[in-house]
Amino acid sequence: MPKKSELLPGTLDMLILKTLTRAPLHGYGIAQSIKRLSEDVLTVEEGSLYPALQRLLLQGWVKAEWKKTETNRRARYYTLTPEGRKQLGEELSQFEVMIAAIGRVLQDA
Amino acid sequence: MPKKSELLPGTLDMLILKTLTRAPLHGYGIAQSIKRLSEDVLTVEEGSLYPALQRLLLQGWVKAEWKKTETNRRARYYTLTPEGRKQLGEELSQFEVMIAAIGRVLQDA
DNA sequence: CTAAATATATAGACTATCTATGGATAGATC
DNA sequence: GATCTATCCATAGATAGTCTATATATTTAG
Repeated sequence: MPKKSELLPGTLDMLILKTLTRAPLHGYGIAQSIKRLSEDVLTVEEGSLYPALQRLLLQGWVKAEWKKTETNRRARYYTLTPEGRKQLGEELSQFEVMIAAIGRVLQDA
Repeated sequence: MPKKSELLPGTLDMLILKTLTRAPLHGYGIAQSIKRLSEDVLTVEEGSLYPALQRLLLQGWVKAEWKKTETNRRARYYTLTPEGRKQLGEELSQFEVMIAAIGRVLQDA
């Protein structure tokens, strides 16, 4: 049985941005948070996570700064920018529209 | 403003298989059906549709035969196989699990 | 006669995911 | 002191699934 993707493609940026509305967080913590909240259904692989964070940085939707974690480790903390918050809003509403549309196609009647 | 995808990536096969549970249909008709049922939200481009149908054929989830349409045009009609029906069931439940998981991450609380 | 709609298909670009790899440090255990 | 596990970052390369663009052909409408 071929292993399917751990994510629904196209939703990762939205999930990351949403996670950062709660508090600034480092990459590893973002991945953990998504995994935990999704009850282990969504797993963000490192090879997806870090490129995604680079994309978000490049587009100005998040900013980053190096800090120490509570456990005294160096980590790069990401913060949502106002543009990122706006982008999140658009992605959320677009996502809802899509899901509703898919729902209509999947209905039996 | 960069144009977003007309589909939620990863859902096309499921949408096609679902469409074929209603009746055998040709490619063009499948695309039309998805567009209509989704109320114009989901648009299946030709460059996505035909490769997808090739994939489904290759995996034995659909079979195809050339026929005439009602309007006397040649078209390739696709029919869902038993394996395709099974596959659809798996994709549907997997999709629901994913959507529920995303919903949990997107919740505010 | 021409344009739009119906119908199939491929090539090539692009994007986002994955696997695999590499590195580094902290804390716990042996 | 060694080693293991968890924490943390990041990139390269493979793969997959979209998209745009193109090609072909027929039917219907204006």
